[in-house]
Amino acid sequence: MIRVQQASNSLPPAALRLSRLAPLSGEELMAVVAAIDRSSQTPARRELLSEGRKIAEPRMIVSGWAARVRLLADGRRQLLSFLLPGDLVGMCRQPEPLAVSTVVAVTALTSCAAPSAGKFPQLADAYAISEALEEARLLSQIARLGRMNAQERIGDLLLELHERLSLCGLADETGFDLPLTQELLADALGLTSVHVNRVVQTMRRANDLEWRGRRLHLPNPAELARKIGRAPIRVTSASHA
Amino acid sequence: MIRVQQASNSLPPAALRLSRLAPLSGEELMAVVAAIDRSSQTPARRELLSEGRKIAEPRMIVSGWAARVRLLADGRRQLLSFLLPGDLVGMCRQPEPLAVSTVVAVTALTSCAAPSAGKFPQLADAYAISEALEEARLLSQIARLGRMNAQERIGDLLLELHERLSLCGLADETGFDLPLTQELLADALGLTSVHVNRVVQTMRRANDLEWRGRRLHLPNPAELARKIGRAPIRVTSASHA
DNA sequence: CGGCCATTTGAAGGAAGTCAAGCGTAGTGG
DNA sequence: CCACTACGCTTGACTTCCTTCAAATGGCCG
Repeated sequence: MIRVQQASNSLPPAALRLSRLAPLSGEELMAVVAAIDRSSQTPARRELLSEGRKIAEPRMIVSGWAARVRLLADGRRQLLSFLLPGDLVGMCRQPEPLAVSTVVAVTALTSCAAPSAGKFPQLADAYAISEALEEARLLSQIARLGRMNAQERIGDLLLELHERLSLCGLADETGFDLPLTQELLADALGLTSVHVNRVVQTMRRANDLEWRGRRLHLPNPAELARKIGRAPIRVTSASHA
Repeated sequence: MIRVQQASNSLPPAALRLSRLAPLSGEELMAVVAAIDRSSQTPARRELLSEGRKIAEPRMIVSGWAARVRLLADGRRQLLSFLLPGDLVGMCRQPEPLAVSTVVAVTALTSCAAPSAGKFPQLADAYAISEALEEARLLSQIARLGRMNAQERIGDLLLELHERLSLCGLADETGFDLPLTQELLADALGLTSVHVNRVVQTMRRANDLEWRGRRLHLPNPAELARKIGRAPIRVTSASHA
């Protein structure tokens, strides 16, 4: 047991996340780690996928943040979701798939070809669970934008990011590295950066969060979750997920 | 050619839609029609799926409208998407799947077990394309709620519904049967029914739409789409979709 | 030091929400 | 057949949340 945890802790975040979604065999884990070893780099702001264009190959985020984006005709921008280490980009089952959204690197990014799950049943499960989680997050995003006020939106999204980063070992109990500007956060939450700024300051004064530079500190995530009425996401009844 | 169209026109809407997503073989079409023949009824307002509970079996809407719903802790309600004839409910690939959202019947509903695509490659394609379209619509819904004003939201959603119903033969060039109250529309659009009412009236005065009882009439869908900057959704480069 | 970018602050305006009442219509039951 | 009810639509007055525009501040890096 102890040895397993030590092994887990030495895994790259993306592999750690997959193995937590579905327990991977040694062989599968090796395939994942091998894929990660053949990663490539993408500078910040570069597009990984372009809406309406063909998808070349499914990839996995290894490190850094990306975001799915929609642009309206007049330039308004909406971030649809954030993609974190272990998340998949461009996974589709239909023939000749077109990207349904642009994907851009938010930070400098490392990504790799998503290892094929053809011969790996547990990995296929992990992919399926990962996709179900992504869908659940899109639904949460809809409820967030449709029915929450600015303070709830900000708290809810930060808690979601905290949960997700915890799953790949990139967050501690009370905080994580948040490489976003207030403007990007506003574009994700359907707000203006000016209003995000004001509300964040209110939340700072209420001691709901500290956020200086790239470090976000949540003094009491459970209390914040209670305050804004957030429930975590589940997509399987299996205990490990 | 004429005979094919006649055959298409005699198909039930749900089967027509699937066959338009991917051209089904005669055998596949028969399996779909057979499944539709074993439909069951659900009264309006009844839940088909309950968030967080196990999914029994993937089903397909045969007739009537359903909606995916999220409820916030304090009773606020957000409709996530509408499910129309030919749409799938509870399609998942992971083991022990839990519903990520409640699904309720908006109208009295007919649904059937989704025919297994195991031996039917074209049907599997149709399912894959259907899921990709559903994801694309969720993304559109996010952009709608995040970055559009009330008038754009209403117009955009009505145009989406028009396109979708056209695909299963349930709309004509300039309108369709809209079995929603202004309150339901408001819950889908992140607005209040009072505000939906006011905006619908200004749109009526601008001759953007007529809506009396259950009949929605769009005098000029293309012009409305241009006015609000809407582009239709595509997920394959194949010409038939 | 200077330039750039993100954050912060202020003042004013507008889009949408809230509360409450009135209206129309379809269905129901005496 | 007509009151009675229920539900959805409509309207008005007022409030709130968020945006807009503009300018100032602060940190970081060349």
